[in-house]
Amino acid sequence: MGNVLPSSVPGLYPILPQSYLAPPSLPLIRPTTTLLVQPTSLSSGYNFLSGPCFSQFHQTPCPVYPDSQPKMSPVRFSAAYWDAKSRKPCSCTKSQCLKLYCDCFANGDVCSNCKCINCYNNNEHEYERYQAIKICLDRNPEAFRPKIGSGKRGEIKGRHNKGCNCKRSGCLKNYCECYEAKIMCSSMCKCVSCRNYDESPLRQTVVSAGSMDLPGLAFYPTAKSHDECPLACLTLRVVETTCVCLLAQAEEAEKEGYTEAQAEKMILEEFGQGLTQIVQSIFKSGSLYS
DNA sequence: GAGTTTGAAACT
DNA sequence: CAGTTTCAAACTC
Repeated sequence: MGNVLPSSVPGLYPILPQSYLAPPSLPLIRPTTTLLVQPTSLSSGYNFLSGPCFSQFHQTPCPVYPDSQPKMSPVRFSAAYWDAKSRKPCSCTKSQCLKLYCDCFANGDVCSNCKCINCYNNNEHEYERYQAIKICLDRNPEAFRPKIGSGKRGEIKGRHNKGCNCKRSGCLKNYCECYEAKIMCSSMCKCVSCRNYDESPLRQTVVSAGSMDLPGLAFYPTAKSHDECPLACLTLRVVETTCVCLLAQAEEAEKEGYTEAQAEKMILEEFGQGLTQIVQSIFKSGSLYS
């Protein structure tokens, strides 16, 4: 039998949701680790919202990636983001790198080549590290999951799963986890004076200045890049992604046990929202009547 | 590089 | 669960 996570209850071992087996959130799993695995429960945050629930005005319900955008998917983007993060050396001094303040620990990595002081996040302090991991998981079972949705069940691709709480940065500095991940704030966020949304003039300035490159930014397309024909933005990719959103609504309706009529309503509302976004982008581009 | 600001995490 | 404190990263000078 391999390593088993420590438990405060004799004879019982911590059970991790299946999602912990998926990278990059691998704080615990070693090649010889034995785990009791339970299926991820539906209640653990299946957060596709129905159309009307997207209350924040700057929220666009589902990302659509026009063909002119970089091909990097939100999934790949998310992974790249966390990979990059995990490679960054930490500088912790007080946390022993055993709290989520430490990026290495939070990413499930042991520290290496870091500038930290009194570090316990290494193989020499395996027991302390396991204890710390257990404490974190007791407090929040999702603590080691990626913060940016990878599109797995319960997550929306390219969206911060918890949302940010920024108050002073306008969500346009790297203090903001959404901005740092190069995604827009969403209805999950509780930020104040947010400017990290699609139509924010300030954000567009920041983006065009090149201080924020693109991967996660592509939401519903602006037709400016398709001047020849206003409907040219209805690419296969746009259609496909819209279908994914509609399917998500159907799934949500099924999960909630809604009637067929209610499900139809949800799907139609979602479709209406998507259509509105597309039409708005065409009108905003001015290409329809110019 | 020191000091300040910021917001997430931890604590009460 | 809200308010406060701690912490480390981002930022400014």
